Amino acid sequence: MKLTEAKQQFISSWGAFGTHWGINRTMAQIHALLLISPDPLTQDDIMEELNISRGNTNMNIRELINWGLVERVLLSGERKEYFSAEKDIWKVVKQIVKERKKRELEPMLQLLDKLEEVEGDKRDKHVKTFVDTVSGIKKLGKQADKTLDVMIRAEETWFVGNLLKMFK
Amino acid sequence: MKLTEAKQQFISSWGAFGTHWGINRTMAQIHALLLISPDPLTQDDIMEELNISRGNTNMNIRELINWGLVERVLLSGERKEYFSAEKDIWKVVKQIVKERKKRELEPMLQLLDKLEEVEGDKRDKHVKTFVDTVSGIKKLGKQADKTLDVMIRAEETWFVGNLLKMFK
DNA sequence: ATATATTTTCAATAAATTTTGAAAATTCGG
DNA sequence: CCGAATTTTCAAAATTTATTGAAAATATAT
Repeated sequence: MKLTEAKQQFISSWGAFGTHWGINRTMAQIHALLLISPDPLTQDDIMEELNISRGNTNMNIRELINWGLVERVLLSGERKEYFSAEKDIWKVVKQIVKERKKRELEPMLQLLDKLEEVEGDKRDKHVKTFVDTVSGIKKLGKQADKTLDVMIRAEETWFVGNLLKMFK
Repeated sequence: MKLTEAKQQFISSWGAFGTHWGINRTMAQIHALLLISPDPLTQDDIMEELNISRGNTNMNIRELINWGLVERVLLSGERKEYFSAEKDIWKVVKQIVKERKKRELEPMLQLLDKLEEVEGDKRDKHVKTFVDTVSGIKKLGKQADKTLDVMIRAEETWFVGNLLKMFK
């Protein structure tokens, strides 16, 4: 397979992959493009490469910056802004985990804390099932939260080493 | 908080949560409703409770069955079909992980295998960056794949116990 | 300061996804 | 079998989400 074709396949499937994970196609494609670009790119480079409008490009680059996956690079003597993506995949994964934990898991756990304290007699099976379900989710969610905290702080080598030990 | 309100909040936020994970709102809401219902429900119960159409209800129940999260229950003497959700959250999580691994991670890893063998001189920085990126993702993906395999087979107590040990 | 390059915003539009509801198919008791 | 109850399908409509492109804002060189 030629590089051009391989690049296109990578970008397109990374985009499709993203949509399964709550990330929009374009954002994931821009990320993919930057991941495989040896040098930083400008907005115009990205627009041209992916055939998308200026506005769309701009909004999604900003979003990638918010997620901490892309950074602005200023090249001396150049007026335009350049963008590059973090290339260390382990760092990328940790960054995504960190953001999603903050945006999704933590608010969910807060809600579950409130819901667990529902009024009513636990001998009523409706109350009992509700409380049991909420508690069960909360328990696992809290454990996941702790686990992810450690993972976010971990080095890849340390992490993989431990997993191997754990699962041997 | 009263049970009725708590239920509604749970269903609605489970639905919102689902949309961040590539699951449609209604499917997640039906799942939530069944999770907190002590007894199996019929299609009509679900339609009424969530205010959704028959077609929508039917399609999403079927999808939940495909995911292995809900099962048909036949009550003797009853013509209607009843549905109930797996209540053990650890099993639910494992089932979701198993399905998503099969549907998303495995196809991605297969693609990466192909893309890694791109033609071209690795001294060309475009080729090098591409191959390095693909290899990096593949490496981490393979590790995740193995880890998830073990997790899917694991008991909750065993799993949590090991995590605690690992992160102490 | 002015002109020009560049980035950002956002209302309008397009595309994708979800939902509806009525018709068709299926199931099952009598 | 027949007929009523129930489930399934799917084209059309509604809704949600993503994209465009031109105008406004901002930044920078001279």
